[in-house]
Amino acid sequence: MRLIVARCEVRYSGRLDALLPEALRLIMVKSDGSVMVHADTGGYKPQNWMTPPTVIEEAEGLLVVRKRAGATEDRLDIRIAEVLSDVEHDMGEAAALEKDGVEAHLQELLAEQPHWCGEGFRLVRREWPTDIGPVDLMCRDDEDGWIAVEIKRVATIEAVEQLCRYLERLREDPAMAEVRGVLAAQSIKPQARVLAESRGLRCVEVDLAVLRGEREPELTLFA
Amino acid sequence: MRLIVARCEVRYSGRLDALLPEALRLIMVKSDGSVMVHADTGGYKPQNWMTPPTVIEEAEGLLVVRKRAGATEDRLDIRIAEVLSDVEHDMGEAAALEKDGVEAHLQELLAEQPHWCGEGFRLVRREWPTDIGPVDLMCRDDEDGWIAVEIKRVATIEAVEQLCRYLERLREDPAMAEVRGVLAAQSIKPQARVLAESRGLRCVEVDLAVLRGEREPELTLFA
DNA sequence: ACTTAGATTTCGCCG
DNA sequence: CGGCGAAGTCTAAGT
Repeated sequence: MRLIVARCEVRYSGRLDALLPEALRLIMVKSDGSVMVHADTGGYKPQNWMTPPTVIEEAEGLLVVRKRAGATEDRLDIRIAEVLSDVEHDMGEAAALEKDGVEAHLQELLAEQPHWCGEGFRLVRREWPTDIGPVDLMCRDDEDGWIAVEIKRVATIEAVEQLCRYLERLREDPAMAEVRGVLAAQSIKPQARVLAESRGLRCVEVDLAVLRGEREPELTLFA
Repeated sequence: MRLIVARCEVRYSGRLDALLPEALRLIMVKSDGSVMVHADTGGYKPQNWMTPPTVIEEAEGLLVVRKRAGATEDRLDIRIAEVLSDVEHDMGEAAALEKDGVEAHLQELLAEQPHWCGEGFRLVRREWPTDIGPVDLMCRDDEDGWIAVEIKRVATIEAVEQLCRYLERLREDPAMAEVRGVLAAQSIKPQARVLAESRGLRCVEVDLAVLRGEREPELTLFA
């Protein structure tokens, strides 16, 4: 990884055109071809960047980063006026991140314990295929009725639309004409809840700690 | 901005839990409190990070970054095993980015020249408020019929859903019972076009250069 | 190569 | 501060 601290002007052209006037910034060049230009403020995002694959050319006081992006070309022109520091570090392979708590994990837990989506539910299969994409969980209740479950970490209005598209498609099959929909999420936005209920979907907020058996369910859930 | 190149182990807990095993990485600490942990590969994204506002504590071989996030606390624990480099750079204010070509700009241009959305259209107002969000442009045609215009840089199936939600809501008002919908975008995905037309929406692809008067419209548009 | 859906999305606006 | 929509979103997975 190469770290350049320099006074520079940056010009991006591609999906839009942008110009960074000359100022002190950090230019980070990763060995995978990523280039990022960071200011000392502005949080998480680089002021300008290019993702791999890239072609990097270096000339006198000039760094040009290019990318083939279909018909047009994405291009980053970094004009370096003054270099304060320019160092290279060999970092080798950094072990990958282990995550826990993302949607996939939530789906696993709910697949094992579908009763949290509705009393008496049993799992038929995960990732039930439809021609517009897979339904997260397909279940049946104790009267053999079908239920499609859409799982989100945070459910927005878009999740409701998605589930409705699945239901519309599933109901074209006479055997599933009565399939119901359940939206299960760690958190459900108010607007999403309103829209979901106006469309006859059930909403369930689930707690990861409870699913893992680390915490007792709150009694208020059943009030 | 402080740049630390170090062998370190990073643990994040908050919205999820994640562990980065010990390896060589760059730790970037911005003066606004942002902290990012980058590997030499993995492109644009840090392997781990925290956005401001943060509280940073430093002890012997340990960097703890905290954030109040509602009820719970987000926390980044960086255990530093070996420091290869640790430098601080004062960068002052890096002038802000100037952008051109985003949706807001497209909306401006179409607001000035609504006829590109449909012949005889005149603008009534931008950001027409509804209780599920603002309609980008509200226009009337030469017979005083209402038209809601949704503007996107790239129109997907979601843009169609969004416009349909607005229309559904607007039509609850008898005065707008006949409001039509137009989807205007620099580029419209094939699936979005099919869905839009099946729902009676008009699709218009607009060219930024033409809107700016930098280029003549292609005659094929009127073929 | 293109499309779809998720993300610790981040970021900005507006209530 | 919370909700919602845009982003040069980025990224991974599937087709």
